[in-house]
Amino acid sequence: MAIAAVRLNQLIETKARILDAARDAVALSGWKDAQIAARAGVATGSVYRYFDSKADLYAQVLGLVSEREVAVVAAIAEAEGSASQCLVDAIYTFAIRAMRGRRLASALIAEPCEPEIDAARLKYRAALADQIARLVRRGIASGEFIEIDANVAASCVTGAFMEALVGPLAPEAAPDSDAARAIAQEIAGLSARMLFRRATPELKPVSKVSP
Amino acid sequence: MAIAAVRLNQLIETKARILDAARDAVALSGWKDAQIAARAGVATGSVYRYFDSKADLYAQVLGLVSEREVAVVAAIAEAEGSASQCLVDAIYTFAIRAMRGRRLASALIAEPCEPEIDAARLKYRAALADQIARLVRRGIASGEFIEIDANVAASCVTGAFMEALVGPLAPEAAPDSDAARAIAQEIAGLSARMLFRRATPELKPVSKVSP
Amino acid sequence: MAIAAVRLNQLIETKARILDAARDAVALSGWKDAQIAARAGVATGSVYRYFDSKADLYAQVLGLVSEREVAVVAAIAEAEGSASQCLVDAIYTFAIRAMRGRRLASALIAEPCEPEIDAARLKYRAALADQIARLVRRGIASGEFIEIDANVAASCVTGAFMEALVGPLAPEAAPDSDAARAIAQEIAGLSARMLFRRATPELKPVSKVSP
Amino acid sequence: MAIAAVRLNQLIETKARILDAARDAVALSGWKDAQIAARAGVATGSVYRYFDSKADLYAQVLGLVSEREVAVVAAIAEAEGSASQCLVDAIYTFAIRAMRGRRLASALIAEPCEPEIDAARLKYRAALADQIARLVRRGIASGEFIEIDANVAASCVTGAFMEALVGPLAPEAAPDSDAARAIAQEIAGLSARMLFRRATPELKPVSKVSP
DNA sequence: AATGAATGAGAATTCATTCAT
DNA sequence: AATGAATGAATTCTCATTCAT
Repeated sequence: MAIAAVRLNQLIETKARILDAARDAVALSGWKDAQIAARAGVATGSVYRYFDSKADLYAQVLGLVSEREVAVVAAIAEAEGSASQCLVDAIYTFAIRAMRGRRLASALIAEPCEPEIDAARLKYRAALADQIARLVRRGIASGEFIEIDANVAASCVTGAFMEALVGPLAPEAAPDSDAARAIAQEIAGLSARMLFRRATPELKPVSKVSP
Repeated sequence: MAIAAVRLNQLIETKARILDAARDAVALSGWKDAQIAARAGVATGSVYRYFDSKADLYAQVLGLVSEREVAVVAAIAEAEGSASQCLVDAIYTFAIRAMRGRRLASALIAEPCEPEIDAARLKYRAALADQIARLVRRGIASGEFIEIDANVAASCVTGAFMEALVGPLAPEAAPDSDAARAIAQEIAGLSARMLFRRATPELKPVSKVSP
Repeated sequence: MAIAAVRLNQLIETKARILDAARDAVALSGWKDAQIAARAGVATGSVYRYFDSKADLYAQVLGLVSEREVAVVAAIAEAEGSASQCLVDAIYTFAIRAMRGRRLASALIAEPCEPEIDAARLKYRAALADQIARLVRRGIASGEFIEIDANVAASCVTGAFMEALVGPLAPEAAPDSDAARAIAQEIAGLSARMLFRRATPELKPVSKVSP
Repeated sequence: MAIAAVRLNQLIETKARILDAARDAVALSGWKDAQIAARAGVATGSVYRYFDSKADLYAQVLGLVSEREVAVVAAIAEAEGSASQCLVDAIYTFAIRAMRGRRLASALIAEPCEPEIDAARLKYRAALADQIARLVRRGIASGEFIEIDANVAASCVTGAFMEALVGPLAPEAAPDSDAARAIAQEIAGLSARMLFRRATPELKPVSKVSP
């Protein structure tokens, strides 16, 4: 049993190492494959034991990373409190996290290439927008938000904070710095604002989910 | 002189044909080069007489196309009237135009690949955001908009309508159809809304610049 | 001793299983290795305990299968009766057997690839041809066959029926059907005929060896 | 025009060089690609200007070489004279030619690998057998040959001389030597013999087509 | 002895760029 | 200036073999 456990760990470790290396490579230079096997310290063939193709590997990287992001947003979106507050919290948290790995975030969000990766990305953005859309509906139901198509609204809100984060005008700020927090707060407040029914005193993020 | 002129025209024409072909190729399938020389009806080598590299060609394509879009937005942004109305008009017009060539718009806005192209795109988005930023400043000065960092605001607004246009949730609608106009209007209203100081009756686009 | 015997049996069994799996794989798709280890239900590494290389394994497969075929032909060739009759019987029996596993027969007879396999095949065909050659010599001695180089004759006879069996014009017929028997008979008659000294009434196969 | 002609020659020459190199490679070591580009003295990419894939190249090599062989056989098969004499002549000439390049002949005739090559080979053997089949029908009609299914007969005859030429017992003899001619004559006589209705004095090849 | 994960050389193919004509 | 054949580095993927457990 001990032996089996060791072996299993190796397996898991190799796959994890490849995934980690791929994620790092993407974080460094996007989807332009950068000798992932070498970076992971495994033979070229080993990649193909765990992944059908480069595209498959990348799609799994994207899926893995996005899953976490969506989960964090979902946790916040399902919290109690006003839809407005939840929306601000969700965007703020996403922004803080994204600013930690801009290149990765940008690859996840914007950079294309293989259709297979694109498909995975589509899912991710759709899942993210879906969380936002749920909040939008909640806010409309509670009378906090204007009456608007929830999907269009979710697209606009998602686009607003993503562009602000990875777009060409995205402000540079050291991750987890006060400056970064201030920017995230501003982005969150602004993005949410387009839905508010009435002029609202600026909301500060208050979520207790650790970003 | 006559002969020289003819030759010059030929030169210009060849370059223009390559640029046109490249633009069409991008509009069709993004930055994944699609036999531009063949499409332009010139020899592969001829491309390199006019452009240093594929990336250079693409960058020029991006510059050329963006120039037009920025000019259109600028014209509207400089029009008289309230900043709010101008903003709505500018976004609406941009949206209408973008919906005519989604693939091209998406390539211009989102798809990266070569860093050289990215640099050109950066300029474009910055120029676009700059037009928006000027409007934002005008609106802040006039008291129509909330006090906010103009660049962050511009990013958020730009991101909001771009994502709504080319993102995964972007609604499908035939270009220049009533449905397309309705969507563009909704997007414009929502995107602008995040800046309005007070609850504003929905603004309809009224610009006389033909989109 | 009991334990040792069990172990020995296991060894033998594992090797046999690999050989069987390899033969089946060859019968299915020729010498293009088709995951023999998996098919045999052993680990990839185990193959290399019993065989030096893939080529070695294949060579042994070829040897094993051929041995049987040669033995059958030899049994008939050594039977009593006229050389003519024995020749017809031998060819007929070989043809009937080959039609049961055309892919395997074709791989054994024709498909090469590795020189090591080729060497094994050479032996097989030589052994087969040798049986025929012995018959040829018998027929020459008895005055039934024309005077001819026995090796050339054997090659021609062997080639004639093999090509007719696995060549591009080889007729399709369900194994062990009447049609198959008719074809085998025609092939046997014709192939043998080239050696007969005088016009001979068509010989029917009469061997009692079960094909 | 002169320039165009030079260019055209180059084109033709490059393709021809690749085909030649491929044929030589096949003649040397069969269908196991052996750096054909290097052997032809062209860049790897150049091969793909003229051929869709390695398999395509090989198929064209096979087609090209076989075409000649079939044409030679066809020319003889259509000559005047008795079917028996024509058959002997055709086989003799084929044999003489094949003995000049055994490895190539063997690759053309027997070695498989890619299905695409196999398909081309099938055509070749079918075309060859077809020429023989026509002769067989002629001989049956004239009463020279026994009444037999022409396709089976053609298969047997073709197989007989091919096996004798490239099979494991194929006699070694220097191309174009007296020994080679003697063997070719023996093979031709024997192969044809299986069809002759009555004991026939041995036919010598007499065709005037230069082999 | 058995396992199967890991290895890595090698094969096929692509495509931006060069250069002789 | 134009041509397009030629280039060759780079990329993706395969598979026979090895080796630590």
